[in-house]
Amino acid sequence: MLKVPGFPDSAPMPPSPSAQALHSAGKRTGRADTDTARCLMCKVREYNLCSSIEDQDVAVLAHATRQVSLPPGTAVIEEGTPASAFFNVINGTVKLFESLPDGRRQITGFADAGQFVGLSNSRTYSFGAETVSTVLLCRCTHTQIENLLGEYPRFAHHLLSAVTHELADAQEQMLLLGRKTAKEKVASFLLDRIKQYQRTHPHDPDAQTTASVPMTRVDIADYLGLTIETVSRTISALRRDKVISGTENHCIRILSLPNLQDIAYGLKSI
Amino acid sequence: MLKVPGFPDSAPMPPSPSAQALHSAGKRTGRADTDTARCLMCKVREYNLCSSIEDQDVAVLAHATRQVSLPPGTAVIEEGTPASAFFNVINGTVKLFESLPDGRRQITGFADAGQFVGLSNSRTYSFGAETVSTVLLCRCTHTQIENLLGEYPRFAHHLLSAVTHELADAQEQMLLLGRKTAKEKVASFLLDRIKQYQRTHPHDPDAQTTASVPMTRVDIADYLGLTIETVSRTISALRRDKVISGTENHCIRILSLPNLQDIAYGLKSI
DNA sequence: CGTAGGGTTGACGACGTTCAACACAAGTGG
DNA sequence: CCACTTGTGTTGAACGTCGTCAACCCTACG
Repeated sequence: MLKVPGFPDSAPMPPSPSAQALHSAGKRTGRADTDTARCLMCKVREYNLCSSIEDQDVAVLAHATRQVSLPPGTAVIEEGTPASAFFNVINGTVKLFESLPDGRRQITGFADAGQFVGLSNSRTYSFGAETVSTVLLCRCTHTQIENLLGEYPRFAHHLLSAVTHELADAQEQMLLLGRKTAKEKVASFLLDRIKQYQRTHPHDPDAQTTASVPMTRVDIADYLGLTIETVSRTISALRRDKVISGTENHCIRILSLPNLQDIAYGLKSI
Repeated sequence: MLKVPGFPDSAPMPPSPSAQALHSAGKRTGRADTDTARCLMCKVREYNLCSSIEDQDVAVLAHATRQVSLPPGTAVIEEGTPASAFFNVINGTVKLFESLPDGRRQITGFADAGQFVGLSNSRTYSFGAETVSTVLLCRCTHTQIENLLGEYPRFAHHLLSAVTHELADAQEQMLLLGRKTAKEKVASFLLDRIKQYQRTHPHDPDAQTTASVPMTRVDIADYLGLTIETVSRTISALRRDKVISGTENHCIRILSLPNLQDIAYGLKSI
């Protein structure tokens, strides 16, 4: 990929946008003048694409966007529907996926706070997106995004950098899906979740040993190209081997990060 | 992903760049004034990123690039080396891959004529690239690409569109790797090769029934997350079932495109 | 109290891998 | 010119990882 300097590796993840659902469902917050304040005080302003719009121009951004709050399990984007909107995730986690006609599904990524979803090159979305937890989204039409791209070269640059980053993530995930064993897949996934936790909880002293796993076993399985039974068995095995602990399903403690890393990259023969 | 209008779906594929090898190996062609003509007459000019630079400005492009010809099996980019260059593929096919420490390898994509390789967001390349056939590349440093991005908004727009397109391809490949059977994987791969043949041979009357497969079974296996034996067996089975024919390994004739499509998307129970 | 959703565990089997032998073509050197 | 090697591909047999099917536990909820 192309190196896009000035915007190092703090960028978003996989793409995925919203549909009609977001017009009817979801409560909008903010309005008119107060919108500018909403953007300036946004929890993820400094971490996401919006940081490339200066404070003095933030009114433009505020005018172009609307916030929506969605409960867990809500469709944000339906596969194959017309592509019209773009979303920044302010809070919570969104899953992106592609499906086969018979219902088999592959989750291509999770977008956490600070990341975006909804880029599309074609008339329709080639993927679906659904909330994993309660999610706060910032919605923007593609038309508005295009205006921003034209007006603010830094914004275009930042977006290119972010998409390039996502592509690199996708390539690493292909390595996982095509060449890793079930144990290596689960270990890699937990490492990703630790990194994610560190990003969103930079001051938590336990960040080195905590993985936040808000998604269900079904989602993990669809993300790793496994079945729920294999995911469950593998996590149990990691617990038995004292690599991880924690009785709670959605918050896992890491007992040995080095071991987990060795497993993830196939260096552990066991 | 974001829709980037004005640059529909004619864009490149996966990324992958060049390294020091390209300075020592490979013969440069063109020089000084004649470079402009080289760019204007370039076989892929209208299909790739360069089309976003107007003819009148093509001297800039010519000045920024150098052509290199490489024999099959040459490393273009070594995983983990400093990311400094970007390549347009003018002729031939380049494979992009990621590896595990023990040598397991996943090919993340093939870049054919008109596509590019070498985008990177970080200091080093996270992937490797190697020629499949004899390849003619157009090399450009990242610094020069950045200059073009700054000078020509259309170029930036086009690149964003291309990377977005690659991301969509990557997501579809994740579905293949995580959820398809061996037979579905091979059928999907052949469909991609047919599309690729149609793109590069738009006037060939046999384009509906021809798949060009320049890569070896090893490469196909590493692309589909299978072993060479399984690839070989599956292709033999497709031949037995009269879905494809052809005794030659690198040029496959399609006997029934509908059947092949049904298999690729899991609609064929057989 | 009954039901539904999420998760765990066991028994069994299939799909794809591993191991191995073989075929064929191209290149190399005696 | 022919033996030998090397790279690529095919095919068979045995094995093993992971998927399938099923039973069960637990919590939440009406």
